[in-house]
Amino acid sequence: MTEKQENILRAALELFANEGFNATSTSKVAKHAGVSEGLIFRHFGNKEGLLQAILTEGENKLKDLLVDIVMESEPKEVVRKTILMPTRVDASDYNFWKLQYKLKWELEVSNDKKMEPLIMALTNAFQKLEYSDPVMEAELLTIIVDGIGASVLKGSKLEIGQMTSFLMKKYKV
Amino acid sequence: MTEKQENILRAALELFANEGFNATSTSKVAKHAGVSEGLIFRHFGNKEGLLQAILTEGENKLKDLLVDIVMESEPKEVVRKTILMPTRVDASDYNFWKLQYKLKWELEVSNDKKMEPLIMALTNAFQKLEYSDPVMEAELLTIIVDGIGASVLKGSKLEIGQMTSFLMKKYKV
DNA sequence: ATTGAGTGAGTGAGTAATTACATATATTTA
DNA sequence: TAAATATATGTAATTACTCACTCACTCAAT
Repeated sequence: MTEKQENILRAALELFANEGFNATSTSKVAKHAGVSEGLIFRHFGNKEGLLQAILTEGENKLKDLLVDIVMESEPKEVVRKTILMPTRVDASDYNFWKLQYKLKWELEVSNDKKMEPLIMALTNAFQKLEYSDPVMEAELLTIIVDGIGASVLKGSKLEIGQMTSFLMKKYKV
Repeated sequence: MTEKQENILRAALELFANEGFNATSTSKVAKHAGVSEGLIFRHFGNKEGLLQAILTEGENKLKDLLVDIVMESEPKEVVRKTILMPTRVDASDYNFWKLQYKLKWELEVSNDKKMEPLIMALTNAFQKLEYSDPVMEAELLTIIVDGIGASVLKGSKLEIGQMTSFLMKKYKV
């Protein structure tokens, strides 16, 4: 991966995440990356291929967050770590996560399947903690965490630290 | 409002909601509405004006949902009605709501301000119900309801009826 | 006669993508 | 080692096409 390729990916990520995929032209990406437009197509085939390269590169970021939770055996810790997920997102990865949320609505590309292990782990944890409806509890908590993540990325006034500690108290973890 | 104007608005709403604002061309809207492209600009000035016309027309739909909750004096009813909000969305309004969610990410147009009366009402209700942190409780419930709404519109496998009755049991309302 | 709704070909500015061409870096050959 | 060849990396100009928007025009109802 040459330096120019990295420049292209970095520029594309920033523009796609902040202006949107459709609203960002390849010429804009090229200018932003300090590179000729043709180079984008040489390396990534087409605009869609450029997006895919960004997505697969960032896929591990999601996996890294999830594996730590799914591998946890202590049920209370599973819940606690899930609640804390939004706080563990590195600021340098903001653009990647923003892009994920944007694409869910712009191209109807979701990663529900990648979240399934988390839901399974949560269901299991709530069962061990003897909640009466573990399946719904797991579903609910993922909705909450997803919503908090969205708030953070949209720069909402919601104080994330306050909300997470409030949740940990509520779930007694 | 002539029939052709209504046709334009209806076509634009459907296309903007399902394909996205940027991804929908004005010529596509015109074709879909059975109207010349020029007519769109005569009536709505520009593409942005067309979007605004749709948004202001639909603004009352949100107001109608909220006023019923905010005017409620019984605290348990406030919580109950909030939880039931996603189920009360008429199927004929799906496109409008989908557009709302899409625009939040595509154009960073949010209606946080319009939700504030709901948050106030919820805070007040949780206070009367003697929850220890009514502000956070209100914030949390709006996040949950927002997330459930999003799931419904995205056609997720989440069973909305199950989730709402689960929540009503959880909140004892 | 005037007005306002409605038309559709036309406009320049972009759009994604391709092209022909240039340079740098290996790899092979003499 | 040095020259010759091949391959990867890059560019600028150009392609065919789409975009939001305009404009001169028609037509029906006052």
